[in-house]
Amino acid sequence: MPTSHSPKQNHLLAALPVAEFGRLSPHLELVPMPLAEALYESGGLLQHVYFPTTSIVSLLYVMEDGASAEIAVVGNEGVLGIALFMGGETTPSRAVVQSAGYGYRLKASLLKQEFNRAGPMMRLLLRYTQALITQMAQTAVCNRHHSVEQQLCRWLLLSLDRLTTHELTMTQELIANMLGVRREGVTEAAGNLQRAGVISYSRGRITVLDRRRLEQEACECYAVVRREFDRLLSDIPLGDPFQIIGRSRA
Amino acid sequence: MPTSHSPKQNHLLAALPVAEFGRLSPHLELVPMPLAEALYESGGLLQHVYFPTTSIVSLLYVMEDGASAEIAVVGNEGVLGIALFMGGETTPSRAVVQSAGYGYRLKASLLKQEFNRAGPMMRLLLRYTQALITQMAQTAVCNRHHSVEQQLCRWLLLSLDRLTTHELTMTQELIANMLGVRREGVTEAAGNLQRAGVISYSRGRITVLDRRRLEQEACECYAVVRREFDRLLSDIPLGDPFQIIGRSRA
DNA sequence: AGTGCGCTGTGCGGTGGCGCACCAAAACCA
DNA sequence: TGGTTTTGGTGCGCCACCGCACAGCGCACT
Repeated sequence: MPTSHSPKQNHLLAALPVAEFGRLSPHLELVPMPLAEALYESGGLLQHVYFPTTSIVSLLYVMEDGASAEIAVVGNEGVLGIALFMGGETTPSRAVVQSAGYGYRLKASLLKQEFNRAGPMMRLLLRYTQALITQMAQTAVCNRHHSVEQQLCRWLLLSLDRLTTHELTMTQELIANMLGVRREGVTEAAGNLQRAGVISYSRGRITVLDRRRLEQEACECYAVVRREFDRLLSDIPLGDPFQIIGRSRA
Repeated sequence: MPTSHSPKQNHLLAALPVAEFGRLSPHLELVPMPLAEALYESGGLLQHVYFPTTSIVSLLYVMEDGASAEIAVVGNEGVLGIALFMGGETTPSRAVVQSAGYGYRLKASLLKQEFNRAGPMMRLLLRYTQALITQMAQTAVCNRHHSVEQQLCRWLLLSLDRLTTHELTMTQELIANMLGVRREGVTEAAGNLQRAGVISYSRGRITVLDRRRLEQEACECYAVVRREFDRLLSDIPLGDPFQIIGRSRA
């Protein structure tokens, strides 16, 4: 159990105005999210939404033949269960914990209730959803055009952004499953990065030594996603609906 | 100019209750959508939303080196410009007319106004957005795992679903750009399908002869997307917010 | 009728990633 | 301490797709 834990460690919850946060916080339940736990199954009904704090969760689609591919990744910047407020109740993808940690969960009915007030919470969730859409779109592009090594860099960076350390606990086998490539492909790519002094790893423990270089090695996809998350989710104007055109940007 | 034209040819507009449709219809402007026109540029501000009736539009991302990849396709089942109501105002992707036709457009401010009533229009748009998300996710999966021929089948089916004919006007070069593959790859895949009697084509004119077979040749991705669109957008309950759990499904 | 251009067919070498098989070493455990 | 499991490293043949080059062929236009 971590020494201190607060819902505010999740950026979405932290961005809520006091009124909204006050309404929700009594119902936020801290839950451990162990490695490989499936929060949602493909097509399953969503009972809760999850706001990760120290964990990272992958959305992935598993094909009929068992092969899989990651659609997007969600950490303390976001929330799992967007299908609830989008109105679909369920999605064809699974949600699997990729990096163990904690998160807060909220009953589906309470989230929908808050969403239906059509206030700051709704606007916040929709903005996050748009950022997630960008991530998915860029995943599609990256899958089409970029090498395993570039994709590995992108993936490491996305994970890194959602952690406080420069170290991630993650076997190459698992990474391969996420990227939807062979384990050997990851071994080779990771080997290159290690020889270049960008990362170092051993038995499921990867340390990023040179983030700068990692960003250089990655394809443009990471930057696009990162920029879009920053644009949409930093300095969020949650006041009057849609009074956001022409706001200054840092 | 087509003989008769009605906003109801767009499924979203057709699904609106009378009150909402009445409010919007005076402001719907019929516009031609010629081949290769860009409705939105990457990062550009969105002035209108577009409800295609007889046209098909591709969302695609163009990379720094000029290579491109289709993210999703939008026709008479949907709408272009979701970033407007999601709160982002813009997206990193372009929107390019892939099949010439018509559509209705609506000023951005009016759409946002209607969306902010948090009524049926909002719920409808959000459900559509979820369906679109599924399409993007499945595009990512398909790009990762499936052959050019399978992807071509998926792509033809998605286009076919958005047209009234069994014929599409589309060069192999253009298809290649959408799929993000070589033109020669499309030539070969299309040649196979033609020899098998599934399609026939000549100089930018493709006729689907055997839709059944086309579906068999396609990967599961098409079915997943199709099922999700049907589930989310047919028999849409637009009454009380979120009273949709447990509704009967055909 | 002729000509030019846009669309399609084809061949060829190169290569990145796949599937498989196997090994080495670290970690775990009794 | 010795055996088992987990993780990572490597080699090899294969194949889909790539990039390039060039050749037919039909359509439109003058």
